[in-house]
Amino acid sequence: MTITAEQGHRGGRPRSERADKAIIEATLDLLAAEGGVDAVSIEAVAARAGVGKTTIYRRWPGKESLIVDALAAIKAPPPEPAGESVRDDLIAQLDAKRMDMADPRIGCLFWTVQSSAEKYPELARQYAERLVEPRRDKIRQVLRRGAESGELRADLDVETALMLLGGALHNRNRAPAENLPEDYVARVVDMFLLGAYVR
Amino acid sequence: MTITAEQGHRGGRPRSERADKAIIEATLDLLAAEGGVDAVSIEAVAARAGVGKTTIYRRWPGKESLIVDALAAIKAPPPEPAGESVRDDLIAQLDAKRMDMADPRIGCLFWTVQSSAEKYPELARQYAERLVEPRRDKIRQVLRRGAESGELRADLDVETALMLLGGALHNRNRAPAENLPEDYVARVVDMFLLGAYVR
Amino acid sequence: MTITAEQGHRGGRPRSERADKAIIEATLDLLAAEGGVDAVSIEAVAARAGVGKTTIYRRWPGKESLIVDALAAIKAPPPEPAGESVRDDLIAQLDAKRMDMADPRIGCLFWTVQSSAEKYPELARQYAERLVEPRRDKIRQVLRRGAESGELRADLDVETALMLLGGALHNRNRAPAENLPEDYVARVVDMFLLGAYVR
Amino acid sequence: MTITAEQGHRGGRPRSERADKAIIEATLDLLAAEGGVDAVSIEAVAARAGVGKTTIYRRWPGKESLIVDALAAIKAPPPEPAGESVRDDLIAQLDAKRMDMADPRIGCLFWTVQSSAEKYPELARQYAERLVEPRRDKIRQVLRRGAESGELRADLDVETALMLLGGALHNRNRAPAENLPEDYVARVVDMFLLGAYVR
DNA sequence: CAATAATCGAGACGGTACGTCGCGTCTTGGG
DNA sequence: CCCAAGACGCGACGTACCGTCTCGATTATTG
Repeated sequence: MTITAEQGHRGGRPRSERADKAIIEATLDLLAAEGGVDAVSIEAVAARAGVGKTTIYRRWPGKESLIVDALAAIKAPPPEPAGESVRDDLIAQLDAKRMDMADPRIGCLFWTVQSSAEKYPELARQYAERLVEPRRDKIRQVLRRGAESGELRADLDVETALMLLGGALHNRNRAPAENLPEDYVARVVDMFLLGAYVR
Repeated sequence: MTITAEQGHRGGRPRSERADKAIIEATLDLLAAEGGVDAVSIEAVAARAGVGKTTIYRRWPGKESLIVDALAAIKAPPPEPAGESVRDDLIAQLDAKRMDMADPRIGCLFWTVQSSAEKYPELARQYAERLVEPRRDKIRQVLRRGAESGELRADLDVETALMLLGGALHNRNRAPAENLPEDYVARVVDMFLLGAYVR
Repeated sequence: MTITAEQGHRGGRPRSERADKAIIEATLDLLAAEGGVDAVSIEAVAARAGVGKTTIYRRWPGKESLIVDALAAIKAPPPEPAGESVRDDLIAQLDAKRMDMADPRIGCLFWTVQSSAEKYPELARQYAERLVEPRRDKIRQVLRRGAESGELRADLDVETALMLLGGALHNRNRAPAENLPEDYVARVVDMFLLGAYVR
Repeated sequence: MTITAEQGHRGGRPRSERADKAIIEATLDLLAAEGGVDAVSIEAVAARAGVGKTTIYRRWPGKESLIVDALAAIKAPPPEPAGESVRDDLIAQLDAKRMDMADPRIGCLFWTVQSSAEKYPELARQYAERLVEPRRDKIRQVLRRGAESGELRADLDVETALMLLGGALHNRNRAPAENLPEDYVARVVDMFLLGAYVR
């Protein structure tokens, strides 16, 4: 996402870590403040971080990738599955996701990234790789373990299951502020496990 | 979304239909062209439509609502459910949606609207109400009919089912260009119907 | 020099005279203030005039031409030759020039324009045409009248004479602040009239 | 103008002569290339010379003095007066100057220096002292010898004469590219020698 | 011969100003 | 009352250089 050179530099003054941190900090501050993503302008970030605009552009190609990096810096790691019950583990994973999406600083980011995917495919790719996929992997783990232990059907199509479960949290049809009820995740997981057909 | 007065006007020159059409046309052209949503600026639309900016602002409050109206003008209406098999009807509905999402002019719009929902909640509301909800209603119909006819369990939670089914098409984790396979919808519907637990 | 359209405008809002004046005023203020030509940045002018940068760029292509226009607005018109004595008239004309060159707001302009002539030839042309040539014309008048009246030699090469007289005031070899003595102009004119050869 | 230490250094690595030359070369190249004085930025010089910016700033305080030094490196020394005829000697001296002014690399420099005199008085002083005054001294020599030999009037005001003669070559009123005709210098000298009054 | 000390190239730093774009509003003359 | 044209103040964009400041790597001269 970032352009920051991580290979050892050959010559010249090395990049300032202080600047790195100040920029990320300033970005998060602006993101949190009234105004949201729109309040994050490179000029504002530079001013608040006490940094030249150049210093930002040297590291990131634009505000989108800057924001994603800033988010990556604060997003909590996904919970570790306990491994006792597939149902409990799925609920735990999805609930963590539900809470992320409810945080205006984090939730809105997902949509932003998706909407600009056409313009900045690399950004979307990095976002998926660094923030989305690790969480999806946890769910894959749970599903595979369930299929192996006999709790779930053995021929379960894990990827399709992932789409059903994950999508249920994206499928907004109201303003983001309208949060999902607490028992929503449990209902989703149960319907997924039992199916719609009569048994 | 549009502000267009539909009540009979009392005095003065009536609004030009030519302008109306030219503006929508220009918007769709820009939307289709390389650059996507970002290429749609009011100035560009006005120039391409051969219209004053005022003429646009007289009808729409900003570019977001203009875009939504433009989309509404081309999005095909959802198919009518045949009513024979729940499975077939669901597949038909979801496939229509899958094809919409694959159209770059339409698919990207969904993400754009969501991402700007924080800034323009009214836009997101209108988008949901005019474009999303009618399609969701068709699926609700199918599910209710299934529950009544005994094909689905009688106590089916329709809204939760809607989230599972609809979300599976939003749950992108790659670039939008990467289209979903043709049998994807069928697999989703089957998993939804049968559930993950062993039967 | 300016780009201001002076032909009747066909459509659209006409250019604001208030803005015109405010911009010129601000330019002159900055020019007069500590810092001189260097303190005149488009941004500073816009800020002080309470005007958008765009409004300036709509009228002038850059700061050089803006400055020249500002100067033209304050430079006093050259004195009218009395017509009694060639010597007196020449002294009057050159003294006006000497006093212009001594004014830091005006004098430095001449050098600025010349130095940027390579980059902005049109600017230099306009400066010469609008500010320099009218004053040179007055001197031409005096010289021609002198040649006709028999006070000067009949075959006088007016253009060469102009170069000798005018140049004597440009031929700086110290800082501009070091002003020329009051009787300098008289000495120049006398040497020009009498020549260097023994008579 | 340069800051180059010429006293024997006590310790440490000596300054690289290669760098010295490369910098001057690069400066002249940029000066000669399309764009003129404006194209000479320290960054561009450093890049073209394959040198760090520090290496330039260690030797010169800014781009103005660098340019003057670069010019000094190529400006031909003034011709030695033959001493036979005042008229011929003056023509020789002024013609050398005329040819200098016609060279775009050298001529434009004069104007640049004058125009930035307000901001960098030291630059103007050095330019005058090192490049202008030696040439003016040659003309002083010629004039004094003429006054002593009786060819010119004994009470000739040498400094005023210098202004008349020298200024005639500066008194541009068109673009610098418009060169002066070849016989121009002769006409100036003759008018200076004979005067404008009828004899 | 090692220590010292100044220089080298490279390039990042905080800044200022640039000239452009698009926003949403305002203001013309003319249907 | 609408239309097109286009100017208005504004805010952000991304770029170019400024002059300063580190870096690690070379050189010469000195103790």
